[in-house]
Amino acid sequence: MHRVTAADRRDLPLLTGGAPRERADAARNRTKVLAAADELFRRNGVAAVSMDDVAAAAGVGKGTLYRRFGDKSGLAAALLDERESELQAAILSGPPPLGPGAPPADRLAAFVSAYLAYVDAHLDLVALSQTASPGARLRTGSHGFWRQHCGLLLTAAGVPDPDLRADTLLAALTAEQVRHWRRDERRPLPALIDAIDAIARRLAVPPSP
Amino acid sequence: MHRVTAADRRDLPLLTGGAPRERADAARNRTKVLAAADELFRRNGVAAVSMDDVAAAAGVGKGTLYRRFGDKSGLAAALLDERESELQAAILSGPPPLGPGAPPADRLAAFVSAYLAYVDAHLDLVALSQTASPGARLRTGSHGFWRQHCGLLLTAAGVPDPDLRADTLLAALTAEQVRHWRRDERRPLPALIDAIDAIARRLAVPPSP
DNA sequence: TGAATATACGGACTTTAGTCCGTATACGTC
DNA sequence: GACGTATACGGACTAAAGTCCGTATATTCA
Repeated sequence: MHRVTAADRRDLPLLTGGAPRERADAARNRTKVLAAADELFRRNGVAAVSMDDVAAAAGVGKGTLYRRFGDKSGLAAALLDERESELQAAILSGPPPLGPGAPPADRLAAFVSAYLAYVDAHLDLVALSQTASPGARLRTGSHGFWRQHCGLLLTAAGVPDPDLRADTLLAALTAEQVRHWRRDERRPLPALIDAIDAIARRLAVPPSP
Repeated sequence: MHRVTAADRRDLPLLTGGAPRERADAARNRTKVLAAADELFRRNGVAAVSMDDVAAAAGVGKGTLYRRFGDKSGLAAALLDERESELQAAILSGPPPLGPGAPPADRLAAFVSAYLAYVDAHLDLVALSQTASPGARLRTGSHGFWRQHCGLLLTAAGVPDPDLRADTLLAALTAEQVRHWRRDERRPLPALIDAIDAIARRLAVPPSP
């Protein structure tokens, strides 16, 4: 397991420091792979596409696929990168209550609602990114972001064990759990959002003195 | 995915109704497989043992292994069966607060603490039973039991969306999450128990009118 | 006890993830 | 533009999960 997120290895002159820049053929292949994977996933469904399929469709060797994306979950993460970034931007600098400015409990509720909607919108891809290898979810770069965000809000809210509460909330929002709620139990998304909103608010209530 | 729990197929005259009883050679093989798997898992660690290893050690064909246990997670579930049953018995008819008699919030807190200790005590095996195939955890027979128990307690506590709160609590206590807390973050079990106890109590608080 | 039949056995086979390494190519340098 | 080196390529290879089906055996019933 190599875990190379899309943000690594890319040519980011201002950020990569002394790291050697990505070779032109490598960049071209990364693009080809992402396009092919996106197309295949859309057409056949995530579950029905193997890594060989992706490699073949991209006109690239399997080794290239794995060198660039580490494993299957890394490929999924790379495809999700853009959508993820939008949510992250909204959190960091968008309007409240998702962005800065609202009280912690409101921001937390806004986050879990938005995150649930995000997971739901990309269920299979998120599932792939979280479950391709055991523990994949907790090692994702973006997971660190969501976790820190929740942790800081819960800290600001003054509750005990803010990090564990953050983990609890995110654990409830794994693709596996959301898929079960949505597909097996056929719960409508708005109902789920309301419920998870309420749960988040409960967990943000400081203990009475 | 066949999902045959250890409790199925076994010869339980009073419960199996019209189902045909298990053949003698089948029962013998089940025993041999469980013993071999237990031994191998103990000696080499769960991760290092393949299904071929188990089949070979049990002196049994691979087909037999899969017919009896469905898949790898089913084998793990069968090995956990006994320990699980103890906890289930304590819940159904043991002394309070785990057993009947205590207020719902206390029972819920007692349950999550006990369940966390159970998961921790058998981390790798529980992980295997939950993650061998995607969605395995939610399809486990015992998961239904834990879920119903939490759901009933939360209903009794008068909170909204008791089932979703039950799912949230159990999602926080997946082997994957517990392993992360215990092994990656090196959190001591008692601290985790205290924290999850508090979280459960928070989720059992009915909304103020 | 001796068919008849349902059930179980076992291992070859398929599929897929992920690794390895000899070969090829892009890039910096003269 | 040629050269040397670091980087990347690709596909054969390995390992492990899970399937399939022809064969064998337990059980039942006469």
